[in-house]
Amino acid sequence: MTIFRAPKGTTDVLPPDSQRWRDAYRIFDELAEQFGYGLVLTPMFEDTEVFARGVGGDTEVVEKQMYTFTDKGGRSVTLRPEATASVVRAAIQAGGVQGRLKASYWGPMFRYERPQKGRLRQFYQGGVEYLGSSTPESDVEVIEFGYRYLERMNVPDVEVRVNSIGDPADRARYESEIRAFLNDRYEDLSDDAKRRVVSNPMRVLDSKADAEVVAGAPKPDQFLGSEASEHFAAVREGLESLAIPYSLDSSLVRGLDYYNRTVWEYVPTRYDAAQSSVGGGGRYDGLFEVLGGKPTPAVGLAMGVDRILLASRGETGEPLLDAYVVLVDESRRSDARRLVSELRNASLRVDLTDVTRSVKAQFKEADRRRAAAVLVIGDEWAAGRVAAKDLASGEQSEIETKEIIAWLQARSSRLVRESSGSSMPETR
RNA sequence: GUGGCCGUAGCUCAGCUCGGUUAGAGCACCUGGUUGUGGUCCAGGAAGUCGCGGGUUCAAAUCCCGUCGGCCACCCCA
Repeated sequence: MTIFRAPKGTTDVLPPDSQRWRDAYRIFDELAEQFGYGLVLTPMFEDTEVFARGVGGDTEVVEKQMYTFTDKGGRSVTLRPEATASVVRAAIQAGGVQGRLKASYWGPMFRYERPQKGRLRQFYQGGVEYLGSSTPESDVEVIEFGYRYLERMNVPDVEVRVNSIGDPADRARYESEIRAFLNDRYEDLSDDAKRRVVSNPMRVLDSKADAEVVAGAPKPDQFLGSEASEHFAAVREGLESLAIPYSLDSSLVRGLDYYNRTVWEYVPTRYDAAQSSVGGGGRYDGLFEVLGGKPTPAVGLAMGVDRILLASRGETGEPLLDAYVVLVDESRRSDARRLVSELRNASLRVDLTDVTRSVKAQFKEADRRRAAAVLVIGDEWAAGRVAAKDLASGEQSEIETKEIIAWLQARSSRLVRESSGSSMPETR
């Protein structure tokens, strides 16, 4: 009997590793609420056209990375390679955006690629979309969101790279310039780049294979119209006022066709994988129309959870249980069971063994499960007491059963969560 | 789609070059080291179709061919 494996490019996450994923989601969700983003749920697959049109026909993603298949009704559907197109489709379906809609999402995305470090066929993104706003203020907020998330996720030395690729008219002027530039050096270009000279010349900028040729090429930020230019200046000013460090990267264009004006990426400089970007975003004022909606300005980002976890400092070693209950004598099992039930109902994380084991083995288990404390149910139970031991300090005392909850709460790391990274900028 | 490296216990790997007695180690796991106490230490134990298929040979984890899988890089992106 052969053992089944997770499909190529997918991976299982099991305890205790999965604890980091739980934390990653909790922190993301909490931050989204703090920033005022509501949750949006969309299908994990869509009509293929949603992505073909939404993401852009000449992108790598659409050309060869889509998980597309025909369902039993003969429809062509595609597992989502990213979520922005879905969120916009959903907003249009719901009647369009009145005023503002701030949405956040979290979940698996799918791209058919050769897997490597930080690149899987099923990977996870958490993202936010600020729909209905054209202000630089909204760009700044979304950029800040990603930056704060990485801070809270303990990803060290993050560089925020920003650029502006202008509005469609700016881009048209720019494209004719760079097309001419590339045509002059046509023979030096890679095959991919040659093809893009016609279809999407700006994308040649982020081709590593053509880096040398491209180094001297004109850059999109030299062609910004006055509106895009002012917008970009305001975005940069906003980042500075929030003390968010960033660098200008004039060859940053990003691989999805729907972007205009501001684009950015988060790159941890001490991360040792080829797939260096852990998140990115941009403004996409034209996307609603492409998908058949009313013109609606918007800006959003996506954070790559898998890569953030690779880049973040590992385990904190925090307790995973508030208490482990040790049962000295099987005869008191039903008492132990009731105690555990009561503690769990008080929102404490508590567990105990389901089989008869030595006290020593149970203590070992408590340690392995990273319990903060052990409660021993033995002879003292008859007198209404338990032995309570703090596993970190090794201190042990007998306490009254009615004091247990208060005793544990005083030690719970979870209930007293410290507010991380209070880097309030100076007020002027 | 292209290239490189690697598949031996649950995990990380040694052994393979110069084929030869019961295939090893560390970690993890289980049980003990007397009375109800972990994280350290000591002793013992359980655990492997040597990825799979074929070939060469008296004999293959070891040599040859094929195949499947994994990892990393290119490409691209989260």
